[in-house]
Amino acid sequence: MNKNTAKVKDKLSQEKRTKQLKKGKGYETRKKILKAARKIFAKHPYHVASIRMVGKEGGFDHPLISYYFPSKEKLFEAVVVEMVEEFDAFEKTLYEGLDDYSLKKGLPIFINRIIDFHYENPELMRTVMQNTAHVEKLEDLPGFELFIDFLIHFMHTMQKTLPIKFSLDEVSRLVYSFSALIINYLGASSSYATILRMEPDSPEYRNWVQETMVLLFFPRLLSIILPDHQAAQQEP
Amino acid sequence: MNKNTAKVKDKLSQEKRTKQLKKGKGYETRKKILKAARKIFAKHPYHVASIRMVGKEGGFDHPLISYYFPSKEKLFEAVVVEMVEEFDAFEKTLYEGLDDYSLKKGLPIFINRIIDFHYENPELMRTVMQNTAHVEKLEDLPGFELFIDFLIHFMHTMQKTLPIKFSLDEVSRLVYSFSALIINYLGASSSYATILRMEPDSPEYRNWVQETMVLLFFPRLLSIILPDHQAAQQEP
DNA sequence: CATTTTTTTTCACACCCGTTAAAAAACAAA
DNA sequence: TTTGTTTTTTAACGGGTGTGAAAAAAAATG
Repeated sequence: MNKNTAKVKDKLSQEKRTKQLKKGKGYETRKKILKAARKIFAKHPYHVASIRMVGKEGGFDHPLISYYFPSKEKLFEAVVVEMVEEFDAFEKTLYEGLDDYSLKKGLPIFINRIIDFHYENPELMRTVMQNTAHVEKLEDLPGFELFIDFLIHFMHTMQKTLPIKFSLDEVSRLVYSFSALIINYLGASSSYATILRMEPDSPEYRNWVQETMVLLFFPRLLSIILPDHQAAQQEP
Repeated sequence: MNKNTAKVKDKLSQEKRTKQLKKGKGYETRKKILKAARKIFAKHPYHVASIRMVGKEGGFDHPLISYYFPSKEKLFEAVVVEMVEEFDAFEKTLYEGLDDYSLKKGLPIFINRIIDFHYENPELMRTVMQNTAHVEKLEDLPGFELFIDFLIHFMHTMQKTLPIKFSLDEVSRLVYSFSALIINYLGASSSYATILRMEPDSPEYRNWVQETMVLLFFPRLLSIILPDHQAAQQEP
């Protein structure tokens, strides 16, 4: 009975620790844990990443995590939520001023903004890539719906913002493939760059990604935005 | 001394077991192990897949694996080698008769052959996708060079076979992106199909992949194969 | 300063991992 | 059938996993 009440009290205070932010020291170490966790989850698939790795990465003992997060699952979800929120903030500036440019000039700028974001916040796309290959039992990856929501939101915004005239079906295919490809090239850069014999963080590889995305998507976007056969000659 | 000789003798006979095929019963169970292992490695990243899972999948006790494969690492490599060999065999028929078609007709056929192969042998691309997100320490994934070799070989053959007139740099970017995208759509179909609200194995999704790949790569390939601005009007 | 509360560490638990050795079973040869 | 060999199972090892309880340390409150 006594123990039971204590447990309930503990759970409540942990919930407060999780949600009621900025409460002196506890808030700081919560941030510290999240910082270490996001590095680990970006480097390993969910079931490979471990609580102990996170502790080692952040320089604290691993049971400390239990004091702030009730489970590995909840920690992962908190990390993903944080990363997606950062992306959402970035997304508000992603399309700024693009209307002033032609597609030929605007598309490279658009792509470069995404690349820049990634190299400042590499963990989101890496974590997505670490966990995109699940077969059967999708539910056994804790934050999976969060990833799905992120991707759907990203693609939907892109689709909405493109100055499309018609043919909605083609647009969704393009947006979908655009998203998939750039998340691959950025989030799994170490694999893709290896094949190209480049360094994943080199300007050379960044440039390769940018030019390749433009090469691939420019003509199709053009043909969708502009009516029919004018496509080839337009947009100086 | 006695023990030592026995050990050496054992190692030798295991090597024979591994290489000298078709020796009655042993050969059959080796196949049985590989069959179970490829299912497991297609479903989980290397460090999540376990020897015990393989045993459970195949209906035998897990130490039996040690009798045929000296380590998890070697088992994985054997699985990958087997899968790549199957693909190489398929690749010999992949380009057959494509010369007779225009790009507009040939490209969909080409893509469909790859899709058909995947749904008959789903493990290769799934296993690739399970392990493409490594950050740092690429060497800690046992068969990584095998994957790289597979991809380089696949892309190189494609590039060699395309009737390209000029602009080699653009071709390599296209081939590279083509490979990356189709391996993603097929090897991680459960994730991608989920976003599209389709079933990964449905004809609907297969069709979506085929049409999307054509939509994306047809115009660019056309503009590369044919000189310049004729592209838009050509190929009836 | 003394006491209480919050935060962190130490310890322990039950479970899964890859691998090895020994026992058991299945099979082959005599 | 008895012997010898190959194949499979059982048992055990050292180590890693997430999580919970208890002990210790640090901070806050009186």
